[in-house]
Amino acid sequence: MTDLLAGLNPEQLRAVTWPAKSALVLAGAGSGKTRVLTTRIAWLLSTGQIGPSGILAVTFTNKAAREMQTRLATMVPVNVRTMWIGTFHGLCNRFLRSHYRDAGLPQTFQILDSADQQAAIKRLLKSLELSDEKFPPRAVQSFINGSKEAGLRADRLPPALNLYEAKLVELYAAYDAQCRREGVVDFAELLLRSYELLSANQALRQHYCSRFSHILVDEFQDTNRLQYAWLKLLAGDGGSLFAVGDDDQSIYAFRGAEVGNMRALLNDFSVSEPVRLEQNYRSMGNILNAANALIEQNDGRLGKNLWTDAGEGEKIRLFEAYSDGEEAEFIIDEVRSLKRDGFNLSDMAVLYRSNAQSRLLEHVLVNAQIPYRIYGGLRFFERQEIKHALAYLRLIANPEDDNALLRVINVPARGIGARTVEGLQAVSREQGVTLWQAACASGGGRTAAKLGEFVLLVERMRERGRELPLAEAVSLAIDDSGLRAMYEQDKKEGEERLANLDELINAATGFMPDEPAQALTEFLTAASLEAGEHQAEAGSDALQLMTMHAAKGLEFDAVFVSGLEEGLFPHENSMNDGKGLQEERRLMYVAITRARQRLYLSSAQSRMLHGQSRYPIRSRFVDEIPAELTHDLSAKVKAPAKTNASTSASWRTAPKVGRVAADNSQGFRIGQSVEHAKFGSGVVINAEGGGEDVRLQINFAEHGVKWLDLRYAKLSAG
DNA sequence: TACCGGGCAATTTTT
DNA sequence: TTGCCCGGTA
Repeated sequence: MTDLLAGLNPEQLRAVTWPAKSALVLAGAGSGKTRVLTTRIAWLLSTGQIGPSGILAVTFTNKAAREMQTRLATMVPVNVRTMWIGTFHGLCNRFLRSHYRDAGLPQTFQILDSADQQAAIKRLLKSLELSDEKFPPRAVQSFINGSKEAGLRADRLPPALNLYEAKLVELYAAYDAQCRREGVVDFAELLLRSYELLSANQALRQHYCSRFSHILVDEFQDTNRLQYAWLKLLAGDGGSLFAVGDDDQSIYAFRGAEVGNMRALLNDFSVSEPVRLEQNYRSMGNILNAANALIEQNDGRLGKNLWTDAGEGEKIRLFEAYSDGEEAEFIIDEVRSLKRDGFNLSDMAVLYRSNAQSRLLEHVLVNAQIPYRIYGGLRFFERQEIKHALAYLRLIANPEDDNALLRVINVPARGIGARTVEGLQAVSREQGVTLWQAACASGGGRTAAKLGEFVLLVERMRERGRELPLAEAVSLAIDDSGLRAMYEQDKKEGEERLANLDELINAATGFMPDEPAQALTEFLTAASLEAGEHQAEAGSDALQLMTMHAAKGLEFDAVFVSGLEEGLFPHENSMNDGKGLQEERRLMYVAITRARQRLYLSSAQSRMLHGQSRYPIRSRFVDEIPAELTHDLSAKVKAPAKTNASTSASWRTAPKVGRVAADNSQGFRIGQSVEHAKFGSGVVINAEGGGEDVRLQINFAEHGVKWLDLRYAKLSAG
């Protein structure tokens, strides 16, 4: 017990040993948040205040849940698998599986991931003969999810303001009906259904409320309305909620996160003051001071100041490049030099605001032969071949799953074309039956014969699959469906896809179901709820590339925050209202606080975006960092005063006036107006080279953007 | 059924 | 510039 609490700082200790009432722990970046959370659970258990079944611990990601479980297992001798530690969705799934009848769900209900949900919506639109021009599936999806996250069913929504909205509400109702028919639930539904069941069923609610006397929540600033309502319901009247979060790291408002839940908690659970964890164990002082100064610009904060006893450390390195290309080169040069100094590539990260920015970096990294790893992109269970195989498995579990049926009814091609499928859908619509039932009932004729073969195939797979161990059932689905044969034919990508399918069989082999009788359902659930790694192959030492969002929760010795330009970061879509801008600033705060020792902030004066050159000005976020904390590496040429043209627009058609283009640019400067004999008048927007060999990029009014070599071009000042 | 080309949009994302 | 989606054609 004393061991457990040893080494905690006073605030951590205060949080860990907080009495059995609600608390809000304001946990700064790198302040030992996970440690506090796990140690509190261990402390509650080992002091006998509560048994393992009395604790509910919620996270947002599977990774965080696993980490909590692993660390807890090293602290106290409990079976963490039996404890209710998991993601919101994982725990709601568990709850709904135990009470599927009360929840009005089939025992083997399947979970739709985002892509599945969108497919279901497209199908619905088609069946209602609504064009997806007028009702973009994405928009319908976000309307449905938004409503669910507000806790509202279609019949409870406020009256529609116009016909369009009324139609959306109708679609929402129809979508829910379709899901019910097919025995599937989407992500938001997991939460809403759990919430509704708990509020409607008093006995159940009382049971869980008295059982979970300690509810702990991680990343509380990311909770949405429904999640908060669910927590409140579970905590009950006298219940306690131990919430850990950081309002300054709230960067997910765009997907429904409500920072306001933090203040709401203080009020709703009568917490007088948050516990602040402000001592940082990650970064050097200059980095923290930069972060503190930056975030100070936001208002409405709960307030917190990070500090360290590790010392000031190095200054923050600024670099303003001529172009995005030069910025990339700079980063790569610095990476090389850090590597020479003994840093691992995997301890360095390049962060950017949007994924598109990785392309140029990749290009330059490939040329420089520096190994790198990008976070993002397709995850294992989202791959086409895996989704196909899973669709067959879903049909084994439940042939009424129209989504699954549609996905593979003609994969591999077996002569069931679009026309046949439309016929099936018409029958299904008219008679109110699922596609599977329609297929089973199809009469004579050639198409019916093909359908009959498919029905037979699925039935055979179901029969055999039922008796087999999971891994063999998976293998059977891949072989009997013809998927394996199909990919064996595929010269281009077949090999990799086959390897992935084998990996799926491996995953099934290693899968440990809680209830062996439900192995298949559990496996499919896990596949939906944990889409797998973000293709981050471990192993070799590689530079880490990722968006700033993806970097949350991670840390590196050296961090490059790139593309610090108005319009890009803060992003032009977010910089027009105060709320958006403040969230961007929090994102900058997150990015800065990823660095342990060294932090680079880089920007470019020209950048290729959407196939067009832009000439942005440096991000305001750079200027919000006190100059005494920084060291400008780009100050080779003294920057002139800014023109007043830069005050309104975030980017202009011409860069800052006056910067000397190159050493011997014959007096031409970026921003200067020039005349060309053939192209007419233009503005110098970029320069390259030096000495004799100088090239200028010029934006001509009549002839567009051109590179000109000063040795040949006849250019004069305009 | 499969491929080509035009049109068009283009943050951030876990479950 | 890239990548996706749709419609037209072989």
